[in-house]
Amino acid sequence: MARMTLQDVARTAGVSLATVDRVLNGRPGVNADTAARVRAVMQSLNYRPDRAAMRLARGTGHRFCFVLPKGNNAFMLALHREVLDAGRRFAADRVDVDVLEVDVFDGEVLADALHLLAGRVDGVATVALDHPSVRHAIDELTLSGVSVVTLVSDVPNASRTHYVGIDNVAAGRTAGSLLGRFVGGRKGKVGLIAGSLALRDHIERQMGFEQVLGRDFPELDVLPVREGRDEDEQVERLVAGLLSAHDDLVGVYNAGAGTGGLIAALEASGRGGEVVVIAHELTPASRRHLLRGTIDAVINQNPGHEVRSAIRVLLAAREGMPIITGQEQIRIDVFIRENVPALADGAAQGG
Amino acid sequence: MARMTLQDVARTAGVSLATVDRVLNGRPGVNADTAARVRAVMQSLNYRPDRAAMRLARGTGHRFCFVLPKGNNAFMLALHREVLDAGRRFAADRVDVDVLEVDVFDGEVLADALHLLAGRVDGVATVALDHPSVRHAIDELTLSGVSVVTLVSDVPNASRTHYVGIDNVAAGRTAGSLLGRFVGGRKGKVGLIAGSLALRDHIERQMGFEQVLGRDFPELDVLPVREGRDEDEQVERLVAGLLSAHDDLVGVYNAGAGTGGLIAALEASGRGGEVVVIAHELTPASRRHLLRGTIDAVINQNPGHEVRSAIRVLLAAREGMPIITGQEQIRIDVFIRENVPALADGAAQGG
DNA sequence: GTGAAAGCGCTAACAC
DNA sequence: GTGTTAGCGCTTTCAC
Repeated sequence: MARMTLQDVARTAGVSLATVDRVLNGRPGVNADTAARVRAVMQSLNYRPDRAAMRLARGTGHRFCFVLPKGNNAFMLALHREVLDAGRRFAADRVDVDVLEVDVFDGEVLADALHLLAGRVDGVATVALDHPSVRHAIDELTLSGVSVVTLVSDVPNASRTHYVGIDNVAAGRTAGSLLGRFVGGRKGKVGLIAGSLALRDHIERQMGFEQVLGRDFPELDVLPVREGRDEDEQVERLVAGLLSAHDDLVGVYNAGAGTGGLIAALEASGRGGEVVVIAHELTPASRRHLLRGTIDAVINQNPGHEVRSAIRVLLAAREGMPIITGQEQIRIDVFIRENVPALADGAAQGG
Repeated sequence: MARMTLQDVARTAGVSLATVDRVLNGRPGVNADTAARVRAVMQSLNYRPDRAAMRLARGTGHRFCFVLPKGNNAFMLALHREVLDAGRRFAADRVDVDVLEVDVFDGEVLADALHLLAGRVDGVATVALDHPSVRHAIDELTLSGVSVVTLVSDVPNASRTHYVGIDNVAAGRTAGSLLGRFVGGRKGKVGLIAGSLALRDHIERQMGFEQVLGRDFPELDVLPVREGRDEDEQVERLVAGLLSAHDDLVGVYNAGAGTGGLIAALEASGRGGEVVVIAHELTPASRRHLLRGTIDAVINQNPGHEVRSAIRVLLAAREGMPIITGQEQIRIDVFIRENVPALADGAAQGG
């Protein structure tokens, strides 16, 4: 049983190749009866389109652009690396991938950057601030025919095709539950650090975290959230403050970046052993401290998976193909010392 | 800057298409100097092969076969479903995927099945027993030009192209560490159930588990491993036995399937609240009990990811392409109540 | 409404 | 050693 081609369908349906193609791609200009007949033949011959032939004939490539935050946050750098890497791989499939670095914390700047992309690319993946101008820019991009996906942090009311990232409320809840259980029944205070309360992701993590601690661990007292601005120095200062103000501090959850500062403050205080630490994102630093025992658990989202997923989703949108829901669902990874993945040998890490 | 084609390379190098093709694919019959010149031109023109054109011209499809265990183990059924689903998707890329169900616990039967596949398919992915006949069958398949990957459970000394699955020792260690921490300092006995000690995966999990408990949780006593044969009834009987023999049972780790039986025994005893339960694989049943609190954590490997990874690895082997190491690394998922993924709407789940 | 025909970028015979 | 050429299965003008 060889593969059926459009030729086979055309021949058995008694029409020309062009007609079958029109039917296949839902283009107008075909008599309803003819179309029905052709469809029937496709069914009975079990015809499956050949993607390689389709791409070759269409000849059209895709230009995608990733809009990422400027700065040297380890996770964002990893995302950037993954984009470059994925770009290299997808080149063989005629997709060109670019990166644009902007200050995503400034809604107007981000919105301007997005506007500029209209007409220059076919798809955009952006780590976006949930801000009126940004929402508007996304809607306009979509209207102008560009496919848009949000990455890592969502903009729920914008007309994006898809959100590629984890459920951050659930991530916060996961952190809360692990912290509560790891504290092991002791009573005391728990510190909560976010990067910035401008991006949705950190707010959502905070919500989830407080929700679980309030519900399941009444013996723990969550201190008011502090903004660490994703910077080591700032986080270090905050944690040092918490440690000196509360000698019953039994846990700290860093919902943002800057975990290096958290560790530094803890080590300086000599109280590392008694404080349970939950952080986000597997970076060289967090990995090291996880193995060493300074960090108890890392909640992670896989940057490689996110980038490839964004590209696949954009491609599917462009080629009118369905996506594999399961494959595009980004999981909330929980890493403890025992299951940290081995360092991948190249730049790429994750699945 | 438009895409460069082989034509462009040929023209600027002053040779014919065929010569450039020979260089590109490392085929013999080209003067070393000519080859060098062609390669230089490719570089300078930044030539990137077009995969669609290549596939179309080669015209050759791929036939892959998944050899899976017979039976109604929920995880294996999920794997099976994922293979069918992936087969549907990959059809557009000219790959045909079949499933062969055999009794993998019988080395001779499995070896015979593998032998039969020689010449009939281009690639095989198998959940394999580590047994001399199986090892030999894999080696022969490889010699006959079939690409082979092991799936879920490895056969380390066979000439397989790749192992697609998790590090089971690490999975066992992860289970041990979580169980130990969740028990929260109480003293007592811990039950350990494996499915069968014939497949490597369960033995490896046992090793990892015992290693961590022995090292990090000396207050816990691991009882001798029992074989639950991956069946609910058998596991239920074993756990009921453990419960009645040890009233200081504080935890149970089921390294195999049959978790339904574990739960049943626990519920019948009325001691569910005091026993920490760690199980493997996210199934409808384990998911339900995780949410309900009967199971404390599930260690999971993503069947959808494993199947797609196996196909990608086999495809890469056939087409002489490199694989993305990070993407093909199967992670050890840790799921607690707070981060269980939402049920995917189709058959497919996982990324 | 429908069909004929010229490619898309590469591969593989076969000829020189 | 190297070049010519006829496709692979589809899309897309353009003609009828």
